[in-house]
Amino acid sequence: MLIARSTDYAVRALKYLAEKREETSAAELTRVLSIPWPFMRKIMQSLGKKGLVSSRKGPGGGFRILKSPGEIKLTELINIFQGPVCLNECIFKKKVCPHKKTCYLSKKLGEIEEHAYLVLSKITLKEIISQSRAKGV
Amino acid sequence: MLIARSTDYAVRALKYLAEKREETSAAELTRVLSIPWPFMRKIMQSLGKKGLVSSRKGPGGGFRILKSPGEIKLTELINIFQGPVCLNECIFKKKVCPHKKTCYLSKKLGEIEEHAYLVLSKITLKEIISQSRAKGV
DNA sequence: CAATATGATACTCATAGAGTATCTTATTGT
DNA sequence: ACAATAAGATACTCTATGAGTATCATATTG
Repeated sequence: MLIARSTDYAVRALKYLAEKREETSAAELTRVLSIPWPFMRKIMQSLGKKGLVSSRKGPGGGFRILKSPGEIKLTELINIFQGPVCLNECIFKKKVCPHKKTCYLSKKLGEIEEHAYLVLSKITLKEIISQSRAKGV
Repeated sequence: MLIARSTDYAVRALKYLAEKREETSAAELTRVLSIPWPFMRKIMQSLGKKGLVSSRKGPGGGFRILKSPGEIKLTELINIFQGPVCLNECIFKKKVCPHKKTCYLSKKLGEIEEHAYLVLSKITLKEIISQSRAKGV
């Protein structure tokens, strides 16, 4: 799976934060985006740790986006929630195939992975927002 | 994961069968390729059901490849052992996202999937064999 | 100081990939 | 005929991971 649920939820949350531009609680995000509350909290905490959002405790507190949408690449979010984009290396995790370097299949999978990375890294939150506006979603 | 272990094992087994061109038992495949015996058997049975190999019971029996290596696409094997090549649709399996059709992300993931399929479907057992010969693997 | 909101952390639950076990059926050499 | 060999069929276990939950601690504010 290229995009996990957590990454997808993070995108939606950040999109909402970017459009609202006000401090927003996890509770509100949960309500608006129909994402389970404890899961949403977990995701927001991760985004906080990575410096994508600021957070403030207490009544009226919540999260605020820290980077401009154009700076937030999809691959950054994938890295946070899923680790490196990987369609290839994972197969024989610990004990990597000894022929890896010379293997034709591995080379081809590497090509696919590279292409995927290229496409994904060109996608920023900005694109996602403007495209969804254009479609009225 | 683009290529599962079972698919990978199937490739190795078919490669061996294609090069040997004689009836070969699962036991021999297991020995030569260092793949667990019951797992190898399961894989060979699947290949048999799909008509990629013939099988014969009894002493001296075993498997023989039925198609020419050039006819065996990697995507065919992926379909047998993993189902359709899919990097996109699986995310919200049952309850597919209602915006799927118009979603920008989904479109981009579709592009990546298409590219992956294109590359994988161009790879046949023939290529895998000749490339591995060239590298002396 | 009570209510609200996040921080940290540990937990459960479901699924799928990887691999195993076992019984049945067919073939063949002696 | 029959023991040995090899595949067919099928159901099972084991483990890791993604998805989601629960709970306690801590900070803020009216």
